[in-house]
Formats: sequence, structure tokens, C-alpha cells
Amino acid sequence: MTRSPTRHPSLAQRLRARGWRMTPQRVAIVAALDDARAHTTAEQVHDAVLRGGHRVSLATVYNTLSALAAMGELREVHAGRRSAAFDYNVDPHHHVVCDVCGALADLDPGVARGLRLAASQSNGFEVHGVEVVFHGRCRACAAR
Amino acid sequence: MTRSPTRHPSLAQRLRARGWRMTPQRVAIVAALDDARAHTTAEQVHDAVLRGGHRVSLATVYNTLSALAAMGELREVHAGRRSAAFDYNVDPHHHVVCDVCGALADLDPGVARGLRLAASQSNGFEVHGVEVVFHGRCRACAAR
DNA sequence: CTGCTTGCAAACGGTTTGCATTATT
DNA sequence: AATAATGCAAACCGTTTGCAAGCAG
Repeated sequence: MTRSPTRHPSLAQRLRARGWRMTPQRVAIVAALDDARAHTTAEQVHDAVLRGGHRVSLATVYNTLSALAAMGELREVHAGRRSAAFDYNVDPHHHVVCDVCGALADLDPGVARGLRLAASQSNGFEVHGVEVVFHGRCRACAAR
Repeated sequence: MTRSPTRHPSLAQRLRARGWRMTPQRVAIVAALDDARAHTTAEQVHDAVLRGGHRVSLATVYNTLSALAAMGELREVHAGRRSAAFDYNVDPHHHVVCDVCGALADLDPGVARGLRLAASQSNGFEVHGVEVVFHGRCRACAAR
């Protein structure tokens, strides 16, 4: 089969290809992200790394996640007043966030399809992205 | 002309009607809000009050704006990582925010009309509100 | 006179940074 | 060896809070 040798399927490989030094800390952080494959905060990633038996400072987790977000390997989501979430899924989609417990869930990607165009016509604004966050109560919190 | 005596057109009057003690600090804050009639941060309101020759602590501004938001007289908007904005316009509408200078502008209220229903069908989620924030660069920042 | 409101200053929580040390390439 | 990444602790910034003093109703 013909496969371009410059394609790197895993996150770790893509980072290596970008010239990233793959320190044990970065390996552990990337492993935690691959394992979760979901919205995670810096603290959650840090906890997961520690639980895995590795010692990484929270500052390094923050720096690493921010760098990954800056290069488009993660998407940073600021939902409400709580801490930032880093989304493993970088495809365009939106979220619902629970006002009570802060839970973050995905919304159908078909929703809000025509919105981007509409925004670009607003005040000569140059649109880079859209953050659509519905807030309310998740099923669990609404039940009690 | 027939006008109900229980209707209070001004913000100050509505607050009085709710039993709020109209201290000089609150009068000054409300005056600043009425004057701006726009998105303002706590700091901006504080500055405006000081410029008007009144002495109000920043803590009081924060407490007052939060209370007004809690009673629906302002809408709190969290756009991106910057500080919260308090929106004088509480009617449903959305925003565009500049990644460079943080400027916040309104978006056509017709946009995103069907979104709320869609969200309410997501995971049994009970929707209280929607924050739709487009980000990118405003005309001024895109020009330089 | 009652108790809500204020101001201060300190605490707070998430995040970033300066700098000396360490480790990858 | 050269250079990039780490850890620590302190700084940071927006926001909140505890408590004594003040003032509106």
C-alpha cells in the first residue's frame, strides 16, 4: 500500500516530527491525553500523570497543554467561569456545560452550521473560531 | 394617560422597588451603567465612578454588578480568558470578541435562533442559557 | 435603632513566569 | 556541547470574603 512516510498517526509521533524533544514528562502527558480522549483540565491531566507513577510539575502540564493548543493538537475551551478545558477533539463542535457540577459534554456538530458565515458579516469581523456554550443543568444534577 | 403605578422604567427605580438601599455608591454605579449602556467590566465601571468624583471600592463594584446580574438586570458574559463583562442589554443576543484587543461586540439577534431547542435535546440537558462567542480579530486589529 | 452595605486588606484559585538546574538531541 | 525543557516558588490577575465601621430606611 502506498502511504506517505511523512504522515504520523499518533500524537507522540506528530510531536516528534515537529522536532519536539520527547522528555519523559511529555510522554506521560501525551499518554494521559491519549488515554482520556476527552475534555480534561490541567489538574486532571496532572493527577492522571501522578497516578501513573510519574513526577511532573503542574507548571509543565500547563505549558505543555498550552503549546499543544497553540499548534492545534488540542482545543482550549473556556466554558463559564471555571478553569479551562483542553479538548482532545479538535473538530468543530460545541458544548453544553452544567451550572451545578461544571460537567462538559459535546453537542451535535450539525448544530450551528450557518453561524460562522453570519458572524463574518458582523462589523467587518475576521472570524477565527466559534465557542458555543449552552449552560444549564445536566441530567444528573437536574434529578436531585 | 393610563400607566400602571407599579412600573418603574429606570434601573434605579426598579432597584428601589425591590427594596434596595440606594446608597451613594449604588447610585454612582447605576449612573455609570446608564451612561455606558454597553458591555463593561468591573474595572471599567469602577474607573467611570472614580472619574465622576465618587469614591467606591472595587469590591463594592464587583458585589453590586454580581447582584444585578443575579437579579437579571445585567447579563454576565464570559468571553475567552479575559475578565467578565456585564452587559446592559439582557435581551438574548450573542457576541464577537477580538483575540487581540479583547473588544466585545454584539451579533445579530436573529442568528442562532434554532440552537436552544437543539441543545435541550442533548443528553437530557436542561438549558438555562446560551453563550455564543465568535472570536477572531476586529476590523481595527485586522488592519494593522 | 436595626441590619444591610461598605471598605479594607487579606485570601483565593487558576495560570504564568524567572531562573537555575537537568536532560534531549 | 548546544539548546530546549523542567521544577520550584513566587508573582500574577481577576475576583471573593471576613470583619469592623458606617449609614439608609
